Amino acid sequence: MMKELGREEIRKGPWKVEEDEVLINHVNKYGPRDWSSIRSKGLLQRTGKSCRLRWVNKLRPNLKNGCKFSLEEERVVIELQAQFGNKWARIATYLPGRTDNDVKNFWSSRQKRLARILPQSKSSQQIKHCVPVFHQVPTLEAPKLSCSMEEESSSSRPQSCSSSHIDDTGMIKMVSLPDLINSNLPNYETNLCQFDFTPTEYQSQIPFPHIPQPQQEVPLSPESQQLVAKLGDPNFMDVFGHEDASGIGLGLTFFEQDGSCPEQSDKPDIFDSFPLDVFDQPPLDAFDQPPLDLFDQPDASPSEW
DNA sequence: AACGGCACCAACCGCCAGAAG
DNA sequence: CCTTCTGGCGGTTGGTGCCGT
Repeated sequence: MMKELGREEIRKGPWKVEEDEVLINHVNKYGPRDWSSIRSKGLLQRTGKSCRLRWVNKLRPNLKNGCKFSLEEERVVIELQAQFGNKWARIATYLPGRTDNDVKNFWSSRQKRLARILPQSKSSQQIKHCVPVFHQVPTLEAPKLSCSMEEESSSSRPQSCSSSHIDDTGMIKMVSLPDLINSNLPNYETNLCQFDFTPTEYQSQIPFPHIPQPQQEVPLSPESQQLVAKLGDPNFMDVFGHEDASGIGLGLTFFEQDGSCPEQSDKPDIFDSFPLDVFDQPPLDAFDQPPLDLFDQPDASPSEW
């Protein structure tokens, strides 16, 4: 996969181990910057953009390569997507070891799945004004999803998962996925649309859930560990390793204590609980501004980690 | 065993904003 | 200012492996 660009040949496609080593070496020496110089120096026949992407998505330390999203992570993605929209890089800031690409892939694959599960969903156009319930999805302090960790370990039935809907009194109720699919709640969508929404009220009534801040100490992926060890620079991690964005943990831990990924198995996906179309909604203006203290931390883009 | 559908992932593309000249 | 370059980001695509039929 070579491409002519003037006299230079630009390499594309999968990265070789040797290329990774060259790239890591460069970052080791100069830091995660000057990507275009990698090519101009003749180190790699890759564009600067390609080098940066490779570093950010695969080579930088502390990535959770090969780990499926935990339920907590899924929850955070849902919450933050509700608030920020498709700002994957920003969302990834709150998920230690995850890249914007990871989040993006995760979200789009769930979208596809939901599209299959709920083909009868209303068009986005039709439910444009039904945003409120979309924002209730993040309210995970409210009634707990029935698919708790404990239940999952004993039963991996996605059917046990539930979602929220608005009942006649305007209260949020949990709805099982089969109910949704089987249309046992004929007024489900109608009720969604009738919910009288005022952002201020909503904000005061439904607290924004605890979003975990990126952790400071995140274990290296085996791949990175191997390469770093190979390069043998003891200061490597000191320079680039422990700056996962703002770095103040708020209590949720995405890693097991031994640094491994949490067991993934085939836990039901809480995403499965929501109607497809609700995910198409843009964030409300009222939520464009992060709630209060949430973003006091300096804005760190994933590429700065 | 073969096939098709699906999920997941890596990487590219295009657009945009900011910096530098 | 204007232009060019570079990096960042979101959207999209193509490859691969798994799983059910």
